[in-house]
Amino acid sequence: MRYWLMKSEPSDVSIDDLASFPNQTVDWYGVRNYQARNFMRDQMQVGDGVLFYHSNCDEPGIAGIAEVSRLAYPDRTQFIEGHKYFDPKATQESPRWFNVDVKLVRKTRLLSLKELRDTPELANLRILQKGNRLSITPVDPRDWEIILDKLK
DNA sequence: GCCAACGTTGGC
DNA sequence: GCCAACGTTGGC
Repeated sequence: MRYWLMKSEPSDVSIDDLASFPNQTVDWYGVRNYQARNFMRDQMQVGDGVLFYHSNCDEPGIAGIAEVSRLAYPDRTQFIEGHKYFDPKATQESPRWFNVDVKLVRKTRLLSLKELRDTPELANLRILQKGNRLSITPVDPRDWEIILDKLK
């Protein structure tokens, strides 16, 4: 059982979008970074905890809690010609990109990036490190507890 | 294998 | 829209 922080642009998929989807579940398509892919493909297990983070928006921050609900499988968008996430080097026999499914546990208040930065105990959180751009990062169990406590 | 050029991320 | 801090690409 691990914990993760996963960034989503709310203009693409917001926490409210997730809540409205069938089974309140989304396939985490579109990751095109190898480190982030490897986290999904090699490490994520069903039941892992996910902090659903809104990025690249007016109010960046954690918007809800979710969980991994399906092990990694090939990202469907890599095969769709003309799609934003089409990858000509990917084939059905040898897919390059993978995604898990993520299911909503509950929407929370917005725990803003500012508030995260203002919490000294969370100083090691990957997302707060300078230059961090990874869209999927592991979260230390202690940090997970601190954050969930703030979201009670 | 090096590394310059280029593209992307994402807070501000 | 800016731009720092990356990651990727491709010529050599």
